[in-house]
Amino acid sequence: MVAEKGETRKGPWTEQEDLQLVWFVRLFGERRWDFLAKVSGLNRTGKSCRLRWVNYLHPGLKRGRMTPQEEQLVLELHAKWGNRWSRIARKLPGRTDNEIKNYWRTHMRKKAQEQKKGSAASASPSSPSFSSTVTTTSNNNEAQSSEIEPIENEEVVNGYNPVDQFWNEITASEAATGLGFDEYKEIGCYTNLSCSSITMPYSPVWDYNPEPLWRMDDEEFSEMIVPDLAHS
DNA sequence: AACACCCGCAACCGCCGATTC
DNA sequence: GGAATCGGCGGTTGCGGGTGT
Repeated sequence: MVAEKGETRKGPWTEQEDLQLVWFVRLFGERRWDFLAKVSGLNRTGKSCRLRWVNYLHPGLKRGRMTPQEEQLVLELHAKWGNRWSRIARKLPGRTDNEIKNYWRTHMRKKAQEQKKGSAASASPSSPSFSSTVTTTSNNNEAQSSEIEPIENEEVVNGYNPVDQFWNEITASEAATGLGFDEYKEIGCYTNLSCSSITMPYSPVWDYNPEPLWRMDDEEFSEMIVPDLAHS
């Protein structure tokens, strides 16, 4: 799945792309996604980069099942705010709007199926809609607790994530050695990661630029970091 | 063992509001 | 003030893995 020259890549992100994105976000911060997408050399749109970062790569994201507390909170907040996923997500640290949205869809599907069974069994004349079901059950702990399955230990549930490890290693290294990310890169401390195959685009900026990067003019920087791009 | 179906999740799309020029 | 651009949000889709038949 290699994008042709000049064509924007779509579809699943590769590990290399992830690490490259993490790298550049670390450099420039979580903003100016279009610019970041260009200078990173990723053939992705700014939107795509942002989405990937927000939903998957952002440090501090929780993975694995929602806890019963979180499920409860989602129910309550959805009853209150409706499909304002990003708003709801802000109340659940480490969870993304996408995650909550997906969770809700699954939840509602289950709910609908149960409802179907229930109404079929009781031959109820009026089957309540999704929203009414949610609203009426949102304050019904009994109804909810019956649905909440016991959660497993997150450590066990969560799979290995190279990006998490990437972050952990950077953080640990910075703490232990006092070396920054740049030095880390220089000495190749992360080569034990599967990103050993990664060839980060060389940037002279890392070597000598004393000014904060965000002060640089976009074009000026593009010129320095990806000369080809700057002239395209 | 092979196939069909279902579920969960990542990613894309389109729209809209905010910001910049 | 209006146009262009960017970023954020919600809806939707499609893929991969798991499970049932």
